[in-house]
Amino acid sequence: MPELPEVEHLRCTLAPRLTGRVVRRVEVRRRDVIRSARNGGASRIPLADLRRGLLERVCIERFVRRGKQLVIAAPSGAPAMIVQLGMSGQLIFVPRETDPPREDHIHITWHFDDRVRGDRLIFRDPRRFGGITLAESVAAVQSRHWARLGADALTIQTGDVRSTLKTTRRPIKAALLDQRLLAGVGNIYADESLHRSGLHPLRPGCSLSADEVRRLCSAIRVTLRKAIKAGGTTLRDYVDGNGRDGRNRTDLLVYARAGTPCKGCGTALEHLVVAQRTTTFCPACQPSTTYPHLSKRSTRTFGKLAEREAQARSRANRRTTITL
DNA sequence: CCGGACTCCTGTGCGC
DNA sequence: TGCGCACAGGAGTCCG
Repeated sequence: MPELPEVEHLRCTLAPRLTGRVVRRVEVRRRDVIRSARNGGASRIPLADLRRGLLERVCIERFVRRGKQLVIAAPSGAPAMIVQLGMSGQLIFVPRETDPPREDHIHITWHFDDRVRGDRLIFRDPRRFGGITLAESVAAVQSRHWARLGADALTIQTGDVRSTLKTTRRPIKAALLDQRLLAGVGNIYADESLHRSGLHPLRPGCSLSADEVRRLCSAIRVTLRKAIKAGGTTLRDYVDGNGRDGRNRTDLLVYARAGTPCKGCGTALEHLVVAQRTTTFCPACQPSTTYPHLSKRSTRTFGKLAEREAQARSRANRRTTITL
């Protein structure tokens, strides 16, 4: 599922191909994947505004990413569009005289030549959790749309995370998935980062020591950088701007590996359900019971943790039992 | 205010 | 072989 590394790699593969190119024509097959800041809905945007918002007759100049969101924009003052890939979204550059890898679920096509099979960019999204939001400018995106997003996870500093975690009792896994606290981490890299930092996913955010927050931040940055270097993680749908799969899947430490041995210690990986997300971790490398740094005041939190773990485990087991 | 639950959607893989 | 169902999850919304 596209998270920060996938979107960053997508940006890097699209920018050299599209920067400086003029969109000749936009073809919209499904209007409901387009959202507008002005009316929220978007199905009622006048067609002319829609085409303008999608950069028709405009030169593409900038690719800006924050968290999992990618902005494709014209020179300053002109429109900008925010692309969100959701679960299964793809942006693929299709060179002239070639066909897209698949023809189904293509919702929008940007044509860069007048000919039908010229250079083009397609937005494909079978599950339609993704979409495109129209904005007036990059400045408007940054001041309005991104105002509620947390710091970009690739460059987070310990201080950013410490201040946001300090006040929350939510499980650390749930907090990492909240884009208002930290932008860019999704289910895959949350699990990977927690394993890399040796933290149990159900630990309350406020129970982390300063040193643990430091470890977590470092783990997030390392995890994301390695994934970007590998071109992202492809589980099923993700492809980059050239239609290529990411190569990070074989490097995953825990995600989608429940029941198999931990690459660090050999213990069988376990799974829980946290914040409605399957969560895989190593019970040995990410212990839930030993918190030497905690004061007596925090022991109440421990009781809560044990209770939560029992609930999360029963939720996971229920899932398993049903499928068996 | 906070945190958890629910919702949208479709391809895949499983059991029967 | 085919039907039906559970499952995957980003992000907005709703509710206790």
